Order: sequence, then C-alpha cells, then structure tokens
Amino acid sequence: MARSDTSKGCGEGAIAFAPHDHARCRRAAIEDARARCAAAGLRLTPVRERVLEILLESHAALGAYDVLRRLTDEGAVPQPPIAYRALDFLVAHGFAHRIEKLNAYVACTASAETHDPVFMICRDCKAVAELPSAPVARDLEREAERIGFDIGRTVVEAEGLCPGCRAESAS
Amino acid sequence: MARSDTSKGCGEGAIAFAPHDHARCRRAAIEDARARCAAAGLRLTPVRERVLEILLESHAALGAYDVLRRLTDEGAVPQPPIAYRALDFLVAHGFAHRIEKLNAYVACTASAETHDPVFMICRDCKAVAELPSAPVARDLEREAERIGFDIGRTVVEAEGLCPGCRAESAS
DNA sequence: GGGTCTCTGTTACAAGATAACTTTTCGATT
DNA sequence: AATCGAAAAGTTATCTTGTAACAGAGACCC
Repeated sequence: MARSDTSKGCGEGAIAFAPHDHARCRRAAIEDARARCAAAGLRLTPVRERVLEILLESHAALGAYDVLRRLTDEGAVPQPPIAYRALDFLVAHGFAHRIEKLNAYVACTASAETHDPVFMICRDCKAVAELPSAPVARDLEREAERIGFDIGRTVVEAEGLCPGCRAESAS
Repeated sequence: MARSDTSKGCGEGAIAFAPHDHARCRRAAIEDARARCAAAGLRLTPVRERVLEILLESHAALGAYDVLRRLTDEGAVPQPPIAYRALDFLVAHGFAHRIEKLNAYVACTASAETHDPVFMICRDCKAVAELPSAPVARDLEREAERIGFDIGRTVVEAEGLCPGCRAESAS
C-alpha cells in the first residue's frame, strides 16, 4: 500500500488506482492528444475532443451511450453514430481503449503508444488501470508459436478489487 | 506445423486447430458433461444438453442468437431467455466459455476444470482454441500484486490466424 | 400427496452497435 | 476568391445482444 510518487504525471504505473492531481492529469492528456494529432496530421475535431474530455473526467470506463447522454445534456440530440465515430477515432489512434468485458471505453493513460495493454478493472469503483503488456505478451507469443498460431491483437483484462476498494471492504 | 497426436481425444493442446475425429470429440464432451453433472448433482436438462450439442458441432464460437436460431429450426419458437439461461448454466459450470471479444460462446475443450483459460481466435475460420493459462496468470498475478490489485477473474483472448488458415492464405 | 424450489415459457423492453444516405465543413487547387 | 473533393457530422432506420419480471410446469424432499 506504499506507492508514493505516482501523482507526478500521467503515463506510468496504475495511475487510475492512485490518488493524484486529476485536473492536471486531464489537462496533460488533452494537450498530449492535441500535440500528437497536430504532429500526425489528424483532426482532433470538437466532437472528438469533447468525447475525450468526457472519458477523461474519471478513470472509469464509460459505455458509448453514457458518452452520448453526456453529449446530449449539452444541447443538441446526438445520435449513436456520433458517439461511436468519435470513440472509434480515439481508439484507432490510441487516445482511448475499448474494454471488451464491459463494452465500454476508457481514456488512455499511457502516453506511450503501447499496443494492447493489460487492464485491471475494479468491480467496486469501476476504475480501470492500464499496464504495459510486455510479460504477458511474451507468454502469449510463446504459446502461440507452440501451436502455430499467428497473433494479431490481444485482449487482456482482469476484474477484481483495486487497492482503495480493498481497504474499504476490509474495514 | 508438425503436431501429430492431438487427435487421440479432447482435452489437451489446441485441439480446435488440429484435424481430429470430431464425432468422437463431441461424444466425449457430452458424456463428460453428463458424468460431471451426475457427480455434482447438477441437472443437465434437455435444453441445456441440446445447447451444448449445438456448441459442440464445431469449434467456432456461436452467438446466443445463433444458438437460438438453431433451437428454433427444431420446432418451437424459443425466446432469448431460453438460450441465455442454458448458456449461463454451461458457462457457470465450465462446460462452455464466453468469448468477450465476440460476444459469443464455445464449448469447453479442456476436460479439466481450468479456470479462465487463454483463447486463441482465428479470424478466418472462427475456430477458438482453449489453452491453459498458467504462465499468463502468473504474470498477471505478479503485476496485480505490485499495484495492490486483487484479481477475481481474467479475460485473455488473442485474435489472429490459426495454422490451417495461415497455410491457406500463404498459398 | 403437499410444499418448495428449480427450470421453462412468454412478454416486453433495455442496451449496444451499425448501415446507408444527406448535409456540412475543411483544406487544397487553380 | 471560387471551386472541387474528401472527410467529418447529422439523420433515419434498423439490427444485434442481453435482461427484467412474472406465470406455469416439473422435479425432489420429506
């Protein structure tokens, strides 16, 4: 329970489970997205940026319809494709991830372009932590090779209790 | 590409990707289910057994509505809950697995009561191989411990090309 | 042989996702 | 600056997946 310095920025460790300056975390993520889009010639349009902001409000996963509801609260009456297209863009370019187990989406917290990370999902507070997949990926690759399988993408998700919720439920 | 003796029965290795005596594979799985239910005091009712048979027809994953359609073809007009309840039973007791990435279900091919196996999903022929998860599970446990996360269940799925379809697409 | 509990049948609906087409916006080109 | 083409947003309709809730039937236990 003694993790100390995880609040210095977004990008490493299980930031989602650690207390941190979230306002700063959000700002950093948005700026990073803007910068990466500018550099890559991608268009971070208002809808896309707004959806990213919505995802960034917490480290919990949001369903496409949750996102849509949030957009709706703000005036117009967006239809599902609006949300899905924005989410698809964010996922395609690594600004967000889809959590298969929840049919939901989270903002990316690993500024690097790690592909197919490992997710740890708290069943209590719904926060989702994103971890590098290197060791697991190695194991999978070894298994795949053994049976002659050619891996494209992987989904690795663990559901359980985060440190904070463990402490609470133990009280 | 030199796997040789995987056809001697269901239960080990990537049987789904290896040529084998599938009629026998199916029979063995059904008998095993009957035996385990009898032993555990579970009721393998007609609907449940029929759904298991449907899943066992191939090593591909079937959606709940595919299963339902198959049931419907056979006379009555079952409603969704019929299929879902049978599938839930099969999954709960380890006779089938849910593939999160596909929102679909496959019959279990590991006679053992391995929990949370690793799945390799062929994007071409849709076959799903089930592998023991020991190494991956160890890695995940180590990562979880590091960040103070308590793992309940895990989802590990890899999508790609099975040996057979690789050979075909290479031709 | 009555009571309980599980399973099945049925209705209705909620939630998640996409197809197809139109209109708008943006950026490039002349 | 006017125009053209591509990409994104808006819109309608529909499809797929999954559940809540309740009524009836069957199995199992004393």
